Amino acid sequence: MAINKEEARRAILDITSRLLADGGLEAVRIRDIAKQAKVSVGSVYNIFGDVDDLLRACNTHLLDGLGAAGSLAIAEAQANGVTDVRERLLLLSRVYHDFVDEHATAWNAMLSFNRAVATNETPDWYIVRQEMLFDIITEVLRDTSLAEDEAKLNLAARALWSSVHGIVTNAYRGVDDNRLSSSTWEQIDLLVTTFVRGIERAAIQ
Amino acid sequence: MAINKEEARRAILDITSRLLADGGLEAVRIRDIAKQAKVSVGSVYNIFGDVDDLLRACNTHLLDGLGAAGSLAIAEAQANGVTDVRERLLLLSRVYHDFVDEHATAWNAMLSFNRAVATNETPDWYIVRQEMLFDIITEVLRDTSLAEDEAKLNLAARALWSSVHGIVTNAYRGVDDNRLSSSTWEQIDLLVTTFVRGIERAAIQ
DNA sequence: TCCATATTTGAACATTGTTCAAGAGAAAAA
DNA sequence: TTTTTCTCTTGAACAATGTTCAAATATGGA
Repeated sequence: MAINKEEARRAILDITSRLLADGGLEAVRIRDIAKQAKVSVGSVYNIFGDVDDLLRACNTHLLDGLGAAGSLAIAEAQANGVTDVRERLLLLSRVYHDFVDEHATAWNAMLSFNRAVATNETPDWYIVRQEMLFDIITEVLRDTSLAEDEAKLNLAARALWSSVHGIVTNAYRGVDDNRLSSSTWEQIDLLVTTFVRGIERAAIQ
Repeated sequence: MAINKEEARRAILDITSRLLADGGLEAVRIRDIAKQAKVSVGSVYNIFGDVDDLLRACNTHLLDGLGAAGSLAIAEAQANGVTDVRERLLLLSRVYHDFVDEHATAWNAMLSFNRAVATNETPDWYIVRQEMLFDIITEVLRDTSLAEDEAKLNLAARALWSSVHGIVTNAYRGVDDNRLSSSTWEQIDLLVTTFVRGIERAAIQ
């Protein structure tokens, strides 16, 4: 038994996150979690009302990690005097790509969970954090001709970021282990580069 | 009991597809399927070895519907003398968008299933049909400067199509019912238009 | 120390996918 | 026609899971 509720909560979260990272959604079993956390099944239900709540907490933590990595990267780039739009977008895409690659199984589980739980509604915690990522992109795109039209700026940020997401999402081809396929980054590079060119061309016209 | 095995198979498939369309993955319960098909649980297992096999069959059928819609649209466009690359890409994207919108719940279930079943491997039946979609895009892009480099052509087709997929996938915001949000198409339009511009600009340089 | 309140426990329940021995039915053989 | 053999069907039984809740335990104050 853990010393107090907060410790138990932390232990359960850590164990569940590790289970998710190792075996995905199917590896998350309340009895196993309770046993490993040296806590009874009932206590897990006392601390988290639900296995879904528990997964939500883990996924929130995972997404926060991605957000932090993105913010850090963009701050560093600014400190280093990087101003090129394409370069910054590629940097953010790289952060995303590498993060998903590193946390492939847990990431997969999160997406699966989001689709499975509420078929008709994307969860709030996910939307909030996705908006943060959109905001980072929006700020970068503000240094282009798109800045003139706020609505279009937002639209472009969403389109671009969802596109990177789509490429990464489609890239699971576990030829050997479950990492991203090698052409994934090439696709992202091509997309971002072409997209930026397209924006510039639109500005010229 | 159905007259013969083939009829039973068809009945089970139809019922399962309807359950998927109405309630998603969670609505698929062997006992319910068996009861509705007037067949025993064991027979379902005799015809399909597994509930996963059953879902695979339904998803294959669903994807084939998308493929057929895409092929039909592009053939019609050709018959009508449409040659503009952007126009054809938008047409295909529209087909994709509308198809997902119409089959939102089943589509969601398919993606969820793909992620849940084999964490580290995208199923073959899905890859095969996705390749067909990639091929359609590839043929359209062949009428651009990309045709000079086959590898880059394929890369671009994949990048573009995965991007459209990403935008659509990110677009579930069941504000009212579970249809795509209104900005989804605007995003797709922006992406495709900008992408085509980017290609043209690359050709000019 | 004793009581009241909060927390923890884990056996019991409900719901699923899956199996398989027994039975039913059809086709072939006698 | 009767018997035999083979295939297919049935659904009760099993295992694994999420969830509940009455009882036990721990905690903190008077």
